[in-house]
Amino acid sequence: MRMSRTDAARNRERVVRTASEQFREHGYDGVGIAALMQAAGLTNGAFYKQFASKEALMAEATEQALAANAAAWDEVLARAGDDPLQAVAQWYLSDPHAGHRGPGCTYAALAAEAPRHDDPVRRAFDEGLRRTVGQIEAAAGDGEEAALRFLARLVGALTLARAVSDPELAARILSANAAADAPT
Amino acid sequence: MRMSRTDAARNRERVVRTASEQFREHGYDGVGIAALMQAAGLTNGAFYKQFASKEALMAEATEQALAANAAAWDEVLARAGDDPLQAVAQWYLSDPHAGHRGPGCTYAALAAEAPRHDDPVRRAFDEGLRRTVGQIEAAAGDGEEAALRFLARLVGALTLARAVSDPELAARILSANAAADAPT
DNA sequence: CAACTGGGATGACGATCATAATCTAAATTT
DNA sequence: AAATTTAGATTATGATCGTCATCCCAGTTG
Repeated sequence: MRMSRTDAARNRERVVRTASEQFREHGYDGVGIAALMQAAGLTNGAFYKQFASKEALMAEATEQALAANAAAWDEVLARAGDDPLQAVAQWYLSDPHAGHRGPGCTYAALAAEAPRHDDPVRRAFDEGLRRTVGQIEAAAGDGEEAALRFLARLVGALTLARAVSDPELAARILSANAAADAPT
Repeated sequence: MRMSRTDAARNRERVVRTASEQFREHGYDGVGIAALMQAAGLTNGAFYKQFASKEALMAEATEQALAANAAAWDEVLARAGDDPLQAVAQWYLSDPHAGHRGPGCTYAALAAEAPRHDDPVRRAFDEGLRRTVGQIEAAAGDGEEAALRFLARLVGALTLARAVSDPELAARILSANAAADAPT
């Protein structure tokens, strides 16, 4: 049955938000339209009334995920003391973040799959990355190159820590990288 | 028709090697048994005579991919001059490596998908990572923590550079991280 | 040489995939 | 109030998924 305009818009937004978490948790290929719609409390039939294709949803969901990540960074940075990068690193490389991929970092969860997808998805990463680098630059003031090194190290460390089977090895990866300004 | 023992073993090894490249290029979920067997010059029917499941092949292919990566690192390290980490970083973050995922780094290609899979796959990453860290330690002598930071930065940088749409941004990510011993 | 074995091809299994046509009923517009 | 529009449910499409039963025939073994 038909919904009101505002209800429909709310449903659409809920689908995007659900997708942004499901994709981060199971990968773009790991979640189908039917499962996704069900997780959002709807059925597959409603999908193509709201989105042109799965690829289009992937782009929107990635934007949404990166925006949520940026908000989380802002919150951590706002609470940080005199060493904001240290605060970000310790939060980013914490056990809770390593354990919960769905609400976590989009780079660590989906960036490796991005090159296999269309431009709208990859453009979302462009925009998100520029924003994240800007946040780091504003917090540290070391310039773009230093920000790109910092971010790369965090993303790589979280990805590797999540990949390994041995929890003790994962903990060493995280702790070795939790020092924000360590060399190499 | 039946093959000789040695032919069958060669076929099996070719499947693993093909899979190791196909998985790195298209992701574990992105390539099916039929397409994979065809790429190896066989048909789907031959698959389950050689492997217990796709997941079992994924584990073997990941081991094979990581072993090939380790050999490539050894080769680069052998050719390196007085700054081996610098040589590795420049090779690892080169345009050719960023452009060819299939024969490239397994961490950047598949580590993000590993947490969604069974223990044999993830154990392959344990073993591979310990070996890579050992290679870095032997080349640099800065200890495990420094090696883990170095590797995390390389993997993160390659992943992010591949994800973005803007080639100029990708180039900045690579060059900012190509300096082996830069701070943060 | 005869008996046996097993790797590969063919084809099919049910499940799931992305996509979409059809229908319904309520929201919107006239 | 009547006419129109449309979000969502239902159901169906052809393709592809991982897995496997069956058959065939050439290696291997006796």
